[in-house]
Amino acid sequence: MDDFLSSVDNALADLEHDRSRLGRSSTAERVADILRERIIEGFFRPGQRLSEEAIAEALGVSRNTLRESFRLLGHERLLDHRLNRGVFVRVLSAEDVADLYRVRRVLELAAVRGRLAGTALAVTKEAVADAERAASAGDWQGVGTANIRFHQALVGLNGSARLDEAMRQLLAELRLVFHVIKEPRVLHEPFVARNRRLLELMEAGRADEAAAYLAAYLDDAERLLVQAHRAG
Amino acid sequence: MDDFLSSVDNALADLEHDRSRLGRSSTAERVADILRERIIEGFFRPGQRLSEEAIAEALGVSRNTLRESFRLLGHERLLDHRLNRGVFVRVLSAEDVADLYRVRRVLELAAVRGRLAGTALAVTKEAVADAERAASAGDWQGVGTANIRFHQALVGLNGSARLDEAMRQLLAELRLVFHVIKEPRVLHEPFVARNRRLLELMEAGRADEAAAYLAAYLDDAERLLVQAHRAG
DNA sequence: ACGTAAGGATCGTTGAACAATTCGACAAGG
DNA sequence: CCTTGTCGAATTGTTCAACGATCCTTACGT
Repeated sequence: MDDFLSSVDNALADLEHDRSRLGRSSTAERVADILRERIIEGFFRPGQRLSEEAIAEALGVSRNTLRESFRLLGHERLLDHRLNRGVFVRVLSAEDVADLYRVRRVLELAAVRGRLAGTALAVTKEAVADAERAASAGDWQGVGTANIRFHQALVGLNGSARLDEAMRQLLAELRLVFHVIKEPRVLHEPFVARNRRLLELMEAGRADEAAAYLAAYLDDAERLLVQAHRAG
Repeated sequence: MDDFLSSVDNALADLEHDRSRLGRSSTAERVADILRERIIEGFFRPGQRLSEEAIAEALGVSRNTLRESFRLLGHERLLDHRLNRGVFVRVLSAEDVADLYRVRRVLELAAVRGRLAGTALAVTKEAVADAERAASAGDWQGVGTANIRFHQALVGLNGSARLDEAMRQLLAELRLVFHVIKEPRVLHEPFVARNRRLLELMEAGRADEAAAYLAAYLDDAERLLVQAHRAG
């Protein structure tokens, strides 16, 4: 009897994981999802103004609903809301890039330094493999995506939902800069091998070396990005 | 002539600093400010439902504008927006508290470990002094506020605007838990002396010791908070 | 105890309207 | 030619009223 009850309890506990999916989304949220995707895929260019009237009509929603979506994306720093002037796709300054990398250093180094459970690295490992696969196929867009997944997984090692969310937003912001740049290859290729090396250090439990390696990694990435940012 | 022109240029350059102040806030943002204040001061209790109609009328704004404000606060995790049910003041679970402390460990330890410029600790120092003053006056509410300022200043050492903002939000969330608790004294008093000690270690440049000390500090704080959270 | 039906309350979304603000154009003046 | 004042079109900010959709409660019947 107790066995039966506790197995029911376990099943119920499992169900709670799906609870997040249960809360369907409102129209405003769905619109925000669409716009977010368009922005990070580069369809809307940084600096571009998004007309309330035009987009509301194009998506078939009212201006009020669209404005709610704008607020959401504004809070994610993907849109810049200027009073009485409208919303613009965010344009990142060099200072923004520097700040984003300051955050990355804090979040990613903390993850690498933390105690690493054996299986926790699985997602990380997979992302590295994906990047290598895409690189040998010459799919630099795919390499970029895999690299992003790698760093997202890295932060995931901290085990914090809030840090995961913060990293997600941060990477979305960074893509804003990626799209300003012409050559995707120079931006992503050099880091495939370094991701692999970093992973190896972590798997070997050499946390301090991994941290130092990642720090240098991030310094280089920032430098490269700022440089390309100036040029673009 | 050149002198004159360049002095004009300098004056114009100075003006740009004030540009941030120029962007006044919209009604929705001002409403969000009011509600945020009410929430973190405990006027609205965790779990309480905020009626659109009632609040819109009370503040003299339309439901649409109020909804924009709700979206803002929802994104800050102060409000819980449930579809078709309305918005509720966020209720933090034990898991939420644990997650918040995971984030604190990452943000604050990174700050303590970082290279510390001499004058950077000024704000931190002041917050500790304020806490001590409030403590000897028996103003436990004031002690709590000063402690919060201390940790905000700590994260500020990272030099990142985004981390500052994240910490601001995090502390606002934490206040949600504080208000559930009856005894403010037991929550804040034990940490006044520890703040002082931590500050001394940092001033002495003993970064590693400071980090270890802060780690233990945060462990204790989390334990205390979770414990009080269960009781309350 | 359980499923269901009805009703009221509240939210979600729309469409229209008007005020407030911005921006570009263009004329007047030094 | 450059600066300044003014006007008007275009867009945003905000309100309002309305209606359908959804949830919660209550009551009812099996």
